[in-house]
Amino acid sequence: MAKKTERGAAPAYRRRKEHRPDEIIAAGLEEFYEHGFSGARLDRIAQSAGISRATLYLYFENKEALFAAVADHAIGTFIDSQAHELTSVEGSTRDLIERMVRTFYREIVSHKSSAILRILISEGERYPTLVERYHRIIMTRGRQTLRAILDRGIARGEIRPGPAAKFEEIIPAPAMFYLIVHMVFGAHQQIDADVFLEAHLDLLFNGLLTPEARDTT
Amino acid sequence: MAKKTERGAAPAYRRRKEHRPDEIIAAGLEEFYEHGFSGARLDRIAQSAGISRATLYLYFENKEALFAAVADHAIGTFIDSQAHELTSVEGSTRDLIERMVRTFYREIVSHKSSAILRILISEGERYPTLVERYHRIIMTRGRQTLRAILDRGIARGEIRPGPAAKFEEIIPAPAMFYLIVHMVFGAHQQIDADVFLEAHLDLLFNGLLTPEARDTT
Amino acid sequence: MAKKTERGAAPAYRRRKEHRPDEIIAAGLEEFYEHGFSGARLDRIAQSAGISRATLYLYFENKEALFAAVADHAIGTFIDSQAHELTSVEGSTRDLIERMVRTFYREIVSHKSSAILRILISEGERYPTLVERYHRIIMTRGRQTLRAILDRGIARGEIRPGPAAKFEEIIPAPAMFYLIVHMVFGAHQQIDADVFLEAHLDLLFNGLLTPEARDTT
Amino acid sequence: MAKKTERGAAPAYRRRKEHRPDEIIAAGLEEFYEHGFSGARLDRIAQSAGISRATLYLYFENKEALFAAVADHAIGTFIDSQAHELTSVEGSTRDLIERMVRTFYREIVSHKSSAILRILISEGERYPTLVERYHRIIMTRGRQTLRAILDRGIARGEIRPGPAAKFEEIIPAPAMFYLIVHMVFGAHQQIDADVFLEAHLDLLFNGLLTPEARDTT
DNA sequence: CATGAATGAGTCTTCATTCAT
DNA sequence: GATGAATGAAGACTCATTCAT
Repeated sequence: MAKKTERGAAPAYRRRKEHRPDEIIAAGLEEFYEHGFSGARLDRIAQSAGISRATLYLYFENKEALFAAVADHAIGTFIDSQAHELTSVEGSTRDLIERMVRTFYREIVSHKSSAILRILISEGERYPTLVERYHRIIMTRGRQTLRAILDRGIARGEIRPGPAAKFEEIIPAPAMFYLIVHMVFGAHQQIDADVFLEAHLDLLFNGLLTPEARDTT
Repeated sequence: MAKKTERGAAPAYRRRKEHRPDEIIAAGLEEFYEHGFSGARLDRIAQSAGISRATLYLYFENKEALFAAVADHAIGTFIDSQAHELTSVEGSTRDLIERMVRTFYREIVSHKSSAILRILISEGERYPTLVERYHRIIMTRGRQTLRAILDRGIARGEIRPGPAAKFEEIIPAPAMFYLIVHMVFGAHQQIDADVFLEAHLDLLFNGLLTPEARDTT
Repeated sequence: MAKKTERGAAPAYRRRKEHRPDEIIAAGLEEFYEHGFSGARLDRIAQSAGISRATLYLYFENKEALFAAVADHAIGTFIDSQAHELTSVEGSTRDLIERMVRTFYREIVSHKSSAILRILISEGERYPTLVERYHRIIMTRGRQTLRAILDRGIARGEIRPGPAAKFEEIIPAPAMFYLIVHMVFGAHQQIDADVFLEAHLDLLFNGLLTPEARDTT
Repeated sequence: MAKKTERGAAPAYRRRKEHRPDEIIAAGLEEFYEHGFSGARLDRIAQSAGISRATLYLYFENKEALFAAVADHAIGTFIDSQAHELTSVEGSTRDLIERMVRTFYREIVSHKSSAILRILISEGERYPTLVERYHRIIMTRGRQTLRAILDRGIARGEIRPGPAAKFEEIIPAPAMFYLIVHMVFGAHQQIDADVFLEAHLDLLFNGLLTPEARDTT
């Protein structure tokens, strides 16, 4: 509740056009994340950023522009963080998948991506542009890498062709559950990230059923 | 002047009075779903329900009370729809799992559960009570059934013990991906529900890797 | 300064959708007249009209719409007040001119037309639509009557053809001086309306009429 | 720290400093003319003058002071431009009148005097001082000259005594019509200045002068 | 001298909520 | 019961004005 940055007797008159936008965006992310677009108060954002309400308007044209900047920044951060993981598709398929999934969880746990997701879920309907950009950038790019891994795995005989392998998103899919539960019920139920991750990998690698049980129709 | 009620005459056309709250709640669900709490306009809800704004206050104390009623109703509906699926734990484990998962998708595709989820995600932070109730009722109950199925499967030798089987939520987890993508990117990317469901089941039943590939570390 | 209508312990809750708009428009005319568009405060208008600021929005979409309504009303009033003067073009030219000019002064002295004029002068540049409507309605209509009188006068030998008679607006033109001086310097220099009117008529009679027509009372 | 003034060094490129106020005033006249006092933006004025908003405050204490300066300047300019026309009252009355009226139109057409007038009309109520000064300076001075011409004309038998000759302002009065119409409806109705001027003179000559005086060119 | 940066004091506008009928 | 009318409270946004450099 008292999240106001509290810089402790701030030196009244700071001038630093350089860092302001970042500070505002950080404060904005927090606020939009917690209250959604309509619920967000420029008042609080300004206060968190340690500036006056009017000063916001020196950096962003209006609430919507600020929101767009926040969303952009969050997405950008996400992309950057993923970028260097996707470089080489080498080694065993098992390793590749494991590395990707682990990266995923590392990102998910970070505040940022939950924030993006929550914002997209809450305000998406109102900001088709935002949704579209996010979709184009994230979804498409991630999928291509996954597809490549799967195809290569099938070609190398490491992956069993079948319905699952047709859907590249199936690889990260279970993680979404963790993300949502963490986001919504975080206060009530702490899912152990490591345990969940192991379960996820185990599912991916081995499947659930024993060979015998599979054929028991 | 104020004799409009016509209490002595023929009441004939009075018949929807008891249904009013339902209509309001339905309209409210739609509105809260689309705009979140702060973004929702009592105006629009009233209009959708075919009544005047002031009339809302005859049924609900204020916006928050209406929201609570909407959320309650949605959760209640969800619970009811699941209740009769969980009765008997009989037959092969494979069948049990398949039935549960299919039920899940059927529910997910229905508007209602997306609505709850979106509301929980958007407004959860502000309504801990809501979150807590939902968590207690849904999560807990659902998990117990899943756990039972898994334990029974392991006992019957149909399920391979391991990290995945330790986490009962792993069963429905991938569906969350579908739900979120559908909700957020529905307009931009139509995931084929059937294909995704097959992939989900395939993953659960067989796993991704071939036996040979699994051991190739 | 304390022009607030002061209705003396108003009966708090009056409901009368009928008269409200008129009261608001009256208050608006006063306010826009005195302060121009940007200078006008909805606050004051509401107070003058004896309602709350929010209530304004029940009747007018926004400040601009209110302004448009005020302007429309003022113009409408002006038109109506002139309409019944222009009916018959009969009698001696001298009489016709005298009647028109006297009507003019009567109108000019009324608050309304100064108000329109001031608003047009102050805000015209910003509201081309308003200017255009006013121009089309007022200027055009008045001119036609004047032209008719002059043409008829020339045909009847009562008006000396010449540069002056070619410009119908020359008839009311001097009155504009009175209007402006009255409006701007009213507080410092009280022009005697009657004396000015006599001078105006004297100038017109001698300047326009033929010697014979002058004495035809 | 505050030694920037560099009083000893080479001032070389300092040369417009004294002109700054003039540029600001010019920009201000334009802005106040177009938008009125409340509508005027210091922002735009500064930009027009090619300086920063803060710099305005080096020359003028605040918006009102700037406005006063603008008004003063405009009035001053007007006075100067008239001054040298009023020197000698010699020649035929007809000539005198014609010269005065022509001067009037020449001034009127110039942007400046419209500007003053618009400002007086729009903001006069709020700046009684301004109005008073303008009134004292302009109205009074102009009237004296006109009075002198009329009295001399009557004495010389060139002007017909009568109601019109009692009111010296009747001479320039019609021009006010032109000015206002030009200012307000300029975009919609182009009054031909020359034609209007001829009509004005024709009316004055025939309305004021005795038959004999009329033809004395 | 000049100005970029910052802000307090408004101003319009919206909206949940309350009454009188 | 139902509602048209009204409004207080609050929020986004603007702008004249002030500093520190």
